[in-house]
Amino acid sequence: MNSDAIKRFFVTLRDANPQPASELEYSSVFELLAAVLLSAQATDVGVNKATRRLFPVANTPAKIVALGVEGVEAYIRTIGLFRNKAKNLVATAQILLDQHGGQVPRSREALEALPGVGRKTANVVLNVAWGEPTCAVDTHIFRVGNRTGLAPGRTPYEVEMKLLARIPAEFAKDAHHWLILHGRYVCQARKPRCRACAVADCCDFDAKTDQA
DNA sequence: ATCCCGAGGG
DNA sequence: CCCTCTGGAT
Repeated sequence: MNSDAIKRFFVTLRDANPQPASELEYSSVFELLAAVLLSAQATDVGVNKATRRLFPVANTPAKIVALGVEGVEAYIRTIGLFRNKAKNLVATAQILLDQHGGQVPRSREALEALPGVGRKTANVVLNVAWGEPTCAVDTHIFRVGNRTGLAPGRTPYEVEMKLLARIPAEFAKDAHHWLILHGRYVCQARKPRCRACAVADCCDFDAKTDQA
């Protein structure tokens, strides 16, 4: 994809997604961190179901620690990887209390030091909570970056570096959400809906398998 | 490279 | 049945 196509790609995605936002439900930075931690290899719909049960009972580090691993598991059992996630969420909450005054830290280093929080989760918190121009490469963005030719790479980190270099500066804060929504609803993994795609004209993918 | 791991869709 | 879902730790 050349630079003209890249520009057109993002302008079109912007127009198609006037209200870019996460579809995870949260009402505080800690809830955001918890929801993103729970979202690994799980759908937003599934995570929201679990957090609607969990957050009314425990939505602060102190309450999560008090609930304990077994207690948290009881609320999130319907999500994949629930044992690891319950253990990580409780351990993360304990570290917030012990080392960060019960607050969610703002640096990448401190975020990635939390159990269950890697580069992708840290990027989401940095972007959504504090408006930093990060690009969290999840399964959707990895696929869209490669399939379209916008940011091909073997690893999420490679895709992220290319995106940071190619996303026009004025779109840096919102591009992450546009790409997620595009991947979720249009550039789908199994059956990409190329016929309904607004950016098909500047995409490298050969739409032989489109069945939309 | 492998494990974790349930719900939903095709 | 199979694949996919806002990954991270070992």
